[in-house]
Amino acid sequence: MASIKEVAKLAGVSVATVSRVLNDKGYVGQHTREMVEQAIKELNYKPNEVARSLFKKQSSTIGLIVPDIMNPYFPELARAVEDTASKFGYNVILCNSDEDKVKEQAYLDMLQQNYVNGIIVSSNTMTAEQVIKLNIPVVSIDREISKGLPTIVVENMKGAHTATRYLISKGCSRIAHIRGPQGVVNADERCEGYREVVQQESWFSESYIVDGDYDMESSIEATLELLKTHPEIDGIFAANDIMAIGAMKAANQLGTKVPDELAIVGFDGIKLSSVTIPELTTIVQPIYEMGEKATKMLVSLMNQQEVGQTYYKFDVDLIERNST
Amino acid sequence: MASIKEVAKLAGVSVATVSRVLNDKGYVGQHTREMVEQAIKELNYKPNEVARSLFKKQSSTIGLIVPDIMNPYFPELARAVEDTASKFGYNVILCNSDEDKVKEQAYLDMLQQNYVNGIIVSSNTMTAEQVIKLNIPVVSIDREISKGLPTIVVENMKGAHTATRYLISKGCSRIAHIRGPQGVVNADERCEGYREVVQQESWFSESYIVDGDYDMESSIEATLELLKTHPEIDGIFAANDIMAIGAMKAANQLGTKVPDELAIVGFDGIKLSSVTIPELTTIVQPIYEMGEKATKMLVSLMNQQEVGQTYYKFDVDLIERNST
DNA sequence: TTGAAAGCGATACCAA
DNA sequence: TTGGTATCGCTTTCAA
Repeated sequence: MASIKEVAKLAGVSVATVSRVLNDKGYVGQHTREMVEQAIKELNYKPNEVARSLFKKQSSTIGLIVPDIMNPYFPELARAVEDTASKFGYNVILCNSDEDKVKEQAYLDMLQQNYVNGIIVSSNTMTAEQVIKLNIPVVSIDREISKGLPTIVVENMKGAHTATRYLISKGCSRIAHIRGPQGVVNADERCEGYREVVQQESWFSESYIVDGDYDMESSIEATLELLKTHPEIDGIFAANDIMAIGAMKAANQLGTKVPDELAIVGFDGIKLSSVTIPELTTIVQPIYEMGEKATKMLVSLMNQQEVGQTYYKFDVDLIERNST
Repeated sequence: MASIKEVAKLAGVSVATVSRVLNDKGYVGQHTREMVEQAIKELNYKPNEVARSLFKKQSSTIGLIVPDIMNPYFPELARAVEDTASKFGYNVILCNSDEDKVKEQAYLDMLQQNYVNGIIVSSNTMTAEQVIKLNIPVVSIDREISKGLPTIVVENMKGAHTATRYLISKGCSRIAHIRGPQGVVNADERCEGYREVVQQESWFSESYIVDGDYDMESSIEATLELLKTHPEIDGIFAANDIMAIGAMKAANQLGTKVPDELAIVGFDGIKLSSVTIPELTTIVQPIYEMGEKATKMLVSLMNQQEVGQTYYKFDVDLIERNST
């Protein structure tokens, strides 16, 4: 790879001048500029980003920390982030944290050492202190780290209300909830939303809420158990789509017909939800849009531009399909 | 962030000495070492990776170029690559090429300018020339760029044989194939494998092979059309899982029972395939393992170590589930 | 066993 | 309008 020096030599000018035409900054004579551009073309010169980064203390790279890219929620998010970052001239370093505090901190250190300009993170375990110490713009997505930090989330409560009320409107009279992990904010909120709707129903009991782990296995088990102890259940609101699919599988195992005998609603609106048979009714999050917004916000933050709002709560929509 | 200079000053030594203890290279007195380590701890010093990269002309980063991380095949691959890279101390920059030659070249340039140590790429459009010009180790995965370049692929033909023969063994007597895009090597191979098995069957006709685009939409349409013109079909081998699921949906639309009236086999073994109802019988690729192998191979290549084999053709397995 | 200094490849200030 | 040069933070030779 040719360096700026070689370009300068070939063009018969100083490196300072080459740098000026490169960055279109400062005065450069018309003729000189042409000479330089010619040399650049001739050598197929591309500026060395590492050297640039060292000087600028910025690497035109952002970090994306997700629990696990294999979790179907995140590929769409990652795609949105990468698309948007790319549009603004940034690269993205992908990090899978497994929600592990040690790994997370290691990734943060690594990103900092690599002069990333900013970080987008989805994590339950990260603390405000960790983030602030970095001294790098960070946008939190899907899960809120701390009030005051830039955050993109969705209307979890409202979505849960919608889902639950919808099941009622569909004629369900015994509605259970498979919740996400205790302590995970969005799981707690979705559960709370469900609870608010069914609380004063005469039939409601705490045993209508069962624990899942946001994955299919846990949900299948939970549903099997649930339907055994409460055969009267005719509606399930699962806290995410994977668990809703798990519930469908469990129902299928038991020979319970979906949606005729049991209606199921999920949450997230991942691509997967439209792939099942029957297709899943779900509360969709605008995942791509959220990733896009997070990245745009991060870019503004990185450029020290005025960023009006730093907290966005995106609306969610009920998509009615065949599981209800 | 503290720099090596500050550490040197605090420890009362030169930066050269600090560098020596950092890299555990060259002579350092026991006492001196302790002083330096103390200073490092005190300042919570972390070496600046960008400066290191500039000097070394290596950035301990690898690039991963995939068509689209939202395509369900790639999250697992990406996870494998990131896990393995991380284990060896490398970061991964994620690139979505959309199989677009212009984007691909732009990413290659970017990666080169960022001094990545190596690249893992899945692409149909990339040429050997592009790769060689980079002068950076590149491993191609899932799709072969050119003989001679490090490559990880699977037994596409064999998998197609297995799938087709299996359908026959299940009693299917009219087996169709929904193929992937023309010109894409693995699609061509899978189609060829199918053809070899059914070619001399008296019932076989070219119209049993229909074009799909490796996505669900195209497959639904293709299957609808197929089943209309050939209602006698009782088995379908789809060239990937997404299309197999599309076929299931089409069958469902037409009221055709899977697997009773129509058996369906997919290819790839993505996580999705075990989520459908009925679960999909498919030819599984060891995706994670392939990503791991690709990364390990790349690491060896980057370290200029002896790499015996640079071409791996992974075996595939039939997983029998409920769609057949 | 240690330190001084020359790079790595850019940018940007200050002079000319 | 241009060039010389210090600088970013590190590694590595060469001398001491």
